[in-house]
Amino acid sequence: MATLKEVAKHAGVSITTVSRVMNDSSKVNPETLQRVRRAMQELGYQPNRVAQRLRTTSGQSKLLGLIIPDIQNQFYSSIVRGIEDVAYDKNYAVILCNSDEDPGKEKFYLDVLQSESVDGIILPPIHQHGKVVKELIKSGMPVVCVDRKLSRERVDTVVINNEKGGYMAVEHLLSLGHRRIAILTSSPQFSSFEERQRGYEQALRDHGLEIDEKLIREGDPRSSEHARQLANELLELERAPSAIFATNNLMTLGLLEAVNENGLQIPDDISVIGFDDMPWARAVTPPLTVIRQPGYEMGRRAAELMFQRIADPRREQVQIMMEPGIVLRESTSRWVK
Amino acid sequence: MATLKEVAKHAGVSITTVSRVMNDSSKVNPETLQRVRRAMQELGYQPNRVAQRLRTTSGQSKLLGLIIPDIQNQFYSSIVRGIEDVAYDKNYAVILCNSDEDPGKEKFYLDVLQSESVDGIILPPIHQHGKVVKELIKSGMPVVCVDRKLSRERVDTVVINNEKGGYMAVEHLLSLGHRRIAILTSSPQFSSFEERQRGYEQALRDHGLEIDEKLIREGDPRSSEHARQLANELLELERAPSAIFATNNLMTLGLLEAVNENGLQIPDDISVIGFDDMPWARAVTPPLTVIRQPGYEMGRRAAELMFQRIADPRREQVQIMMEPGIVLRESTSRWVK
DNA sequence: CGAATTAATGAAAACGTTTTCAAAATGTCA
DNA sequence: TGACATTTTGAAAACGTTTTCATTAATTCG
Repeated sequence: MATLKEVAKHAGVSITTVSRVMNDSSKVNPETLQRVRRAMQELGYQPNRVAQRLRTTSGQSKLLGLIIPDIQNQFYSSIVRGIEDVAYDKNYAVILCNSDEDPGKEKFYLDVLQSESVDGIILPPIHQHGKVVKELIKSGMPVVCVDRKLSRERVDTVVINNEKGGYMAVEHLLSLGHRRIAILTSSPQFSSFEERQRGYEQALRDHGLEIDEKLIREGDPRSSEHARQLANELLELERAPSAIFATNNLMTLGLLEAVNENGLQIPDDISVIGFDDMPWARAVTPPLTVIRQPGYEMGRRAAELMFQRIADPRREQVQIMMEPGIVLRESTSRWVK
Repeated sequence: MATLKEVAKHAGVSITTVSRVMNDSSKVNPETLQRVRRAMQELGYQPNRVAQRLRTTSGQSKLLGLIIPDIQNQFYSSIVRGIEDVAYDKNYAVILCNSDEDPGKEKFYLDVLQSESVDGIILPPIHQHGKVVKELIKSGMPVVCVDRKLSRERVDTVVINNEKGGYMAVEHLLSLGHRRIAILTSSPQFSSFEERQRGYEQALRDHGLEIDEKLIREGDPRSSEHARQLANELLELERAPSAIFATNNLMTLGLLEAVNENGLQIPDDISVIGFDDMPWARAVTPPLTVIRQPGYEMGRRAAELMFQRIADPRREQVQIMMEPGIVLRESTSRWVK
């Protein structure tokens, strides 16, 4: 690859001038500008991003870091895609990291990304109280949280109203006459699941029902297999639920399998409501009622926030809370027993 | 972040010595080694990858480039995850790029990745005859093709036997008595689709059936929506097919929707076989018969090939062809009319 | 017309590493 | 003991940029 030096030689100017042409061409004579531009053309010059990044202090590295639990979770693929599209428009590239919800890996990648001098890091924090990320922010690295919050920390954040999402799901089931409603959720260390569960409980309480701990199951959010087991336990309860709310797309999948295994019919024997409107949700039979969250759009907003912060490191932090929607399909129906 | 210089000062040695401790500690006195190690500990030293990459010629940048059509296609998420897992073990990070099957974007990202001095690039080429990628290989950049081949080029490649996959799908349908079998495929510019279609045609010919062009529909492989339209056209044919073979997971989804829309029952009214065994394939009703390809494993193998090539740039290129499998479920059944 | 701006350019330092080369200290051997 | 090999260390160059500072040429102004 051609370097500044070669271009300079080819155009008969100093590298300083060539550099100026790249950055602030206002300060260079139109004629030399011409000449340099041509030389760049002829040599097919591409600036070396590594050298650029080494030289410039910050905010010009053209690289973003992104740490997600698992790219195989389609919800995160959507977020990633949203981020990547915005980054592409800004001529940025994205380093993708999978943490597997493992704080060790999260820390590892955080270090890598810092040592890569990325301009900023976007992530759903594994622990809403985790101090590694908080320290990172203190150190001045631009950080945007997406999907999950970081508690008690001033940081740009894009989430949906998870509590409302949980509330909507349960309220819908209640309105159909269900009274024993189970939830497949996950550890409260994740702000999203904690909030969805809170919505679930609030809806029950608001309708004068009490919380039955037996109907609340916490699973590994990455594993539909684990969800399947938990769902099986629920279905085998002596007083089994008439409806189950699964709080993310993988758990929904596990739930669906468990229902199939037990030979139950949706929605006649049991109603099912999921979280995340995945492409397959309307291809399954019966099509699934779900709480929808706009993953792609969340990714876009997060990236936009990031670029705003890079442009102005001291601007006030903002919290964007997007609205969940409920998509009524056929996996939920009236309960009369 | 602490630098070599600071560590050197703190340990009372030169930066050369510290650098040696990092790389080839054999050549440094055990006592100084101790001292330097401690200094690194105390300052929490992390080498600056950017500086490392700028300095070292090649093969040490600890960065891999990855260009895929779209991370939202779950098949590619699996590949990406396989690659990332291997990279993680080697202390490598991955830059992820989405090309949208757009040669312009592919070219753009290829340039970016070169200018980032990545150690190698893994991708399914958009055009099996495309010259951009071929030139890249000529230039000495380590390249591994995954999922799709680059025709007439000596390059490390990991694919499945797509022709066999197509053949298996159709043979299965034939064995069930189907005679009018349609295929939802895509442009032959993609080696994978061209081969799957070839397998489809071969199977028909081997059973003395002739190819009916009306039953072959080429769609945009990224769009289940487009596949849905094409599937609708097929279903509305005066002599409609009794079975449809969809050659990737997104097209399968579109096909499923079209069947639903037309009020047809799978497999009684029509048999459906898909490509790619996605997590939802066994959660849908009825569970889907599919040709399975091991995406995650393909990603791993591709990454392994890449690291072998980085270690030894002149080793002979290898082509890995993995075996597709058929997963019999309930979306295909005997046809007797 | 001479002084003072302004415009256009380049030399050199810096970013944080690795690597080459040389120097100093130590050990070995006849 | 002296020549030579080995071990241990550091100074300085290099990677490809950006940026500071200085220099020269051209322009403006009183």
